[in-house]
Amino acid sequence: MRGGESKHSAIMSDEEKDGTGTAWRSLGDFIRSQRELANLSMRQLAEIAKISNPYLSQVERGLYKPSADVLKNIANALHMSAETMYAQAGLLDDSPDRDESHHGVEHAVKLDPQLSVDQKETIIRIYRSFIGRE
Amino acid sequence: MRGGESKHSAIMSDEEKDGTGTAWRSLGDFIRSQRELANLSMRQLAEIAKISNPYLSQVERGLYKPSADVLKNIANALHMSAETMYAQAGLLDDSPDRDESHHGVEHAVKLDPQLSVDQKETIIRIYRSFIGRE
DNA sequence: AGCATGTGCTTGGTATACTTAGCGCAAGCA
DNA sequence: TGCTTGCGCTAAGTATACCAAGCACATGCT
Repeated sequence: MRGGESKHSAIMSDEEKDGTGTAWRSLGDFIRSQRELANLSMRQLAEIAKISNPYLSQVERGLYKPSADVLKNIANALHMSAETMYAQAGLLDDSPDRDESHHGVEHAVKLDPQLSVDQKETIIRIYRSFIGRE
Repeated sequence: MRGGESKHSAIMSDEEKDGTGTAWRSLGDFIRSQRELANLSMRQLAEIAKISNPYLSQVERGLYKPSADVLKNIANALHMSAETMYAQAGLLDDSPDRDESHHGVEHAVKLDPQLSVDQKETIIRIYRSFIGRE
């Protein structure tokens, strides 16, 4: 890990460029955060996902909406299920009986056997502060 | 229902044209069968799925591999879940990594629409530090 | 200083997803 | 016998997903 972020390069005229749509931007952010969480550089992830690094750059910045199999490859490279990816891309929630979209973070936390009670409370407290429901 | 199939038009040089790949052909067949099962003409389905009828034609014949949201729209129009569609397209079955812990808290956090990306990152980081996995 | 390597990003091109117009045929009605 | 309507498909164009080359900066080594 030598190089850095430089300076976001060029003009920061993004912000609300919209480009192709709105939901795709958040997908890009999601991918980027997951990539950084996994300590991968763009080129590394791009290589694993079998796409070019410039393209990954554009995707993360929300300029393009990747096709399904690219999405699948990225999801794979990040060790997550393709479904999670599609869900984030807003590609899954639809008309059919898709009721249980609300697993809920709190519920999942409470059920996790790896967490102590105190840890659960901590996480839930942070979670609530984030979503404003204090 | 007035018109018919005519004569498959032109030359029947298809069979194994391959075009864009092999798995996509079966997807096309699948869509066509479902469409006929629902007694819909191409134009009808195309209208509902918000795509053009010639394009639907190409897709059913396996000439093109439709993008994810087109797939979603078609699935919708045929009253089936998008997942079923993706599965048929071979877009779902890859390596779910079989890591049980992903289905719990992290999964729920990732899917929560009320959280910003940074917030998700924060929570997941805390979560991981709690359970000792990196 | 100067080179080597690593970072994210821009530029310009190619491939392919997707659309608007239009063809040839089959069935129903005058 | 035409004319109309609906069918699937072809042909030609536009939009966009995607790639190969390369830039500007940053770090580390000598």
